[in-house]
Amino acid sequence: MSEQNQTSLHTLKISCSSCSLRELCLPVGLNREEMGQLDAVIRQSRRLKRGEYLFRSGESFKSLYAIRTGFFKTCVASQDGREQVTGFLMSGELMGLDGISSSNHSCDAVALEDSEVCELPFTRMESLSRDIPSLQHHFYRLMSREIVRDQNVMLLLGNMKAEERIAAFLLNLSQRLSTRGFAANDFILRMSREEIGSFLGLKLETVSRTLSKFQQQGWITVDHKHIQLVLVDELKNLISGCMHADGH
Amino acid sequence: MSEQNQTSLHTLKISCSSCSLRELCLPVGLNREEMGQLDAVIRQSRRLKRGEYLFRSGESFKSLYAIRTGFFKTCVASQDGREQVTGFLMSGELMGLDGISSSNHSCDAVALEDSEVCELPFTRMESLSRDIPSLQHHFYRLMSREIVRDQNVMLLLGNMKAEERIAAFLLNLSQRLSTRGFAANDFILRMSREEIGSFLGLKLETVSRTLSKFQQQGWITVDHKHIQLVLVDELKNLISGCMHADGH
DNA sequence: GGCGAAGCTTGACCCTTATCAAGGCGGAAT
DNA sequence: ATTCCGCCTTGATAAGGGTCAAGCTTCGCC
Repeated sequence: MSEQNQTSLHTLKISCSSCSLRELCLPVGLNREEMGQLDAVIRQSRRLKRGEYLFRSGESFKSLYAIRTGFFKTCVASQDGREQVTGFLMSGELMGLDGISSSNHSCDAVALEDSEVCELPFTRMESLSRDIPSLQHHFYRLMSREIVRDQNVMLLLGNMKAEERIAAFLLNLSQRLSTRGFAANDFILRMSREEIGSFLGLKLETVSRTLSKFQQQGWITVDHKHIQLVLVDELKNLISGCMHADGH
Repeated sequence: MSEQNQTSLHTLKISCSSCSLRELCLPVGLNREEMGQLDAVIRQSRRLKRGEYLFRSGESFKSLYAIRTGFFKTCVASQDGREQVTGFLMSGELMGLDGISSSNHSCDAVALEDSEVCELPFTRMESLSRDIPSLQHHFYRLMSREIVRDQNVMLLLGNMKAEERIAAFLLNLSQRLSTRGFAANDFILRMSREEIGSFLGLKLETVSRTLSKFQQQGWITVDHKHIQLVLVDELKNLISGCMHADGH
């Protein structure tokens, strides 16, 4: 129950009425009526193919999107075409929060595999959140959580060496996958070396070399996008000391 | 009017009833009654001396803080004592949003000069924002804005070279100071070289060297903490191309 | 099934920035 | 006014990661 609550406060598990009424909506203790209201607001889910854009920087902001299935990256582009990946997102996570501030999206969201999202029209969610205090609180927490996540990325980009970044990246993926019921130590990367590098502030060659090095040391196995974590403690050891004092 | 609105949506100009009733509260179009309600929630302002902590990472989160006067840094510390400055904040800006997600502050906030803040007890702001839709919307926008700001810092840390970072930093400071009615091209740095370096992912020596280089080129003058921007266009030139495509 | 493009690995080299070190300056406290 | 300490500058050196290049594998497309 407390464990359940813990994750429920941090992830947005949504089911669209049209998709699967069985799965619980926004697990923040809504009663039947409130769930009905929420259900009425959530739009039909949308499917995207690998490579497809969910939204682009500059487009007018209308909705948030919760990932039902699949995998996304968000990125900001600079004028000269350089791109910074700002996050990798998986099922249950929310995209588009950056768009609220200016009514325009400030980043791109791209599906890295065939995916399905629920659309949450923001103005309707906003007014609904006035009627449902726990929903409002949930949104504040979600946004705050995003801010904390970003701070931790800054810590990574500002302070950590290449090996530490890669280790932190692998462990973070592992942890989030296991939360979703997938194997923690055996997974397929959905993104390219270049995208990993962009996220971590490294070049793709450095990503490749570092993964090879970890493999040589027996800490992981690398078969293209198939990664296995063998000696997790060694990875954790590498980043102990450079992680946030509160431990994530 | 549109200019007025533009800034009003992005900054939180607060006056505490006890401090100065003249200055406008949260300029989001509140009527007299709403302003009264808000005023009742805002706690007496608190004064801090240079070096004093407003809150520390791990402390339980109760309130947001709006800066009335002064200058702050926020930073996260790693286990081994390394510190990453995550932001520099000046009057009208809001601190503590990171604390909402876990009910604990996830960073430190330190006054870099004698300062004064307004305390906004969060649960009371939260319930007030249910009664005042424009206030709720304002908070969503503020949080979103923080997310966008963080994304831009990631872009800086992930993609830019030392000179570009310093130039972006100086121009950002300049822009924010001029918004507040201070000189855009002649200001005093409130933070040390080390703190600048921490924020920008550089060592203090690199910060010092880069400032010296800019001075040699005649782009700026540096007299310890006193900075003058002489050839702003050269600085802008340096970062054109590596800035966000939307232009900040 | 074969072809081409994209993505990955690895090596060699070099550049940027970190590190180490020494000395100067200024401000705060006495 | 003086001293001490923190902060800053500058130089010399080193290392981490970027850049360039070549070759290989895989996957998607025809």
